[in-house]
Amino acid sequence: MKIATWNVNSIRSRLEHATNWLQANPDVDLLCVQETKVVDEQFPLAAFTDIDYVVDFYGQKSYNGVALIAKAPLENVRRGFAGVLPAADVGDLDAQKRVISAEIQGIQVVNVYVPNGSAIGSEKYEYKLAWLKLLKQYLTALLQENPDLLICGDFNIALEDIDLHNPEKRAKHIMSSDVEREALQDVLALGLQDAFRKFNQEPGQYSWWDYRAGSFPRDKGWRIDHHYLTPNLYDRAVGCVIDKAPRELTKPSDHTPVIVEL
Amino acid sequence: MKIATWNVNSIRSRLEHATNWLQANPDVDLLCVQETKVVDEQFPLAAFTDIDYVVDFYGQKSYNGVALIAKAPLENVRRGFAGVLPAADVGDLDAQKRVISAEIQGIQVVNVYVPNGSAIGSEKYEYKLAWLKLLKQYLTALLQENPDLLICGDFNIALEDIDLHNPEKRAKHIMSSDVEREALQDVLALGLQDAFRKFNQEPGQYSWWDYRAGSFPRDKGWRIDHHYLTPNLYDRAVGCVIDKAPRELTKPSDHTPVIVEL
DNA sequence: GAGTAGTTGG
DNA sequence: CCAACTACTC
Repeated sequence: MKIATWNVNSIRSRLEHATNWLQANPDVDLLCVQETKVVDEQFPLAAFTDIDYVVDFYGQKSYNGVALIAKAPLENVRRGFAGVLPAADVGDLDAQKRVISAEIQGIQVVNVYVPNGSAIGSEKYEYKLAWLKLLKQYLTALLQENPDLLICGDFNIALEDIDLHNPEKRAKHIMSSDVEREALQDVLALGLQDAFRKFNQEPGQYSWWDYRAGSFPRDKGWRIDHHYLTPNLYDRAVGCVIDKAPRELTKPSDHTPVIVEL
Repeated sequence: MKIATWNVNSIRSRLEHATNWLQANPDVDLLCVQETKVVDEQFPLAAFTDIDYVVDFYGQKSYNGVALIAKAPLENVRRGFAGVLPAADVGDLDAQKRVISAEIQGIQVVNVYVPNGSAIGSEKYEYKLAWLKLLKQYLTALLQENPDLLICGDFNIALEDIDLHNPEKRAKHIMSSDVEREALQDVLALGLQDAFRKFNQEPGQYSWWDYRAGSFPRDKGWRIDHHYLTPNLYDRAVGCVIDKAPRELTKPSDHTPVIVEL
């Protein structure tokens, strides 16, 4: 089974790219997308049902938004933290639509769009840290139901220095500060391992390149889109690759897909 | 010699359409464009020089803007009314960039983007009428230098009932009210005749279709883009046609080119 | 640099 | 409907 993650930076702007990619990759069973930037009523559903995919979405106007695009119906689809966690714990952290989960072939899949955090120490940075804390609580609850869990998405965090092109500046940069890394490590301490690094220990492996300053042609990227797996699944994993091709197209997303095979 | 007029509704948005059209119509010596919507420093000049055209432009940010795109350098290029008319007469009517003129093969060519006028009786409607009054003064001055004059462009006026699809509503509609028609007739009284009607007396000949309400597929158009000629040139004219093809393209201008042959 | 939204203008 | 602008976010 193949599961992919792709921050599309607007599902409407990237509709052709997304459907073309699915058709070029017919062995992908589930594509988890982030930053759909559209309310559910306006999600471009027909483009996917026309090519025989089913879609579950959880979106909002302009910002954020996640969706699951699959070859067959998914089970137990849950939108946001509510429904899994008590409302008192969730607070207003569901106001931004950043998490959707479902089960596929007995595996619990969680698709996340972790907050960017803007700048270290900012109000958005604190939001990012609070969101990750709640994510850990959410995963803890799901793991009690199903020990085989895969969480993928845009984490907006490069965990290791080999995951970014300019590690010398990493301590003061959003997405690579110690506090963010520790917050993510705290989530992963539930027993989650990075699928990509099971197969590839090389630096220079990126999933996101800023639109600005010719980052892509200069390959000044970051690996911030991940698949993390519980032990059983990590053992089962047979491959994990970054597909740079969609980032080469005209009017691309700034992210490119990452695909894990189980 | 062939001279064309085309309101491109943003030269930057229509750059491909414009260069493709020039290459598909290599016998057009001069293309007069309107609504370039760009300041001169940002005019996409290279796209035209690369295919061996010379360009003179007179533009502003967001609105209006006119340009002359020619196979060979033009003579005596004049931007705006100033330089031809006394500043006291021009007032602030050059603040909007709507007129550029030049000489080609001994012919005085004037390229205009007449104000739309918004709604009958509005402030913009009064501006349109004042602008047309000044245009007459401008043409009077140019005619003293050269009796062979061609004025073309987007006039935002349909002079006769056969020039619009819904003449029954024409009296209360901007672009076809009596006052506007009289204002334009007063300009034409200098001795200018409509090149298109020398060759074609049929109704249903349009150069503009509103983007809204499916006007183009329903052919609910207006003929508001014209070539007016002084007597010598009118006698010399051998044809005048509307080329609907560019309006069929994806992301078209709402106007399509009109070409006169002399 | 590239999305979305809202506004103005046609 | 389409294009420009401003303001916002990433």
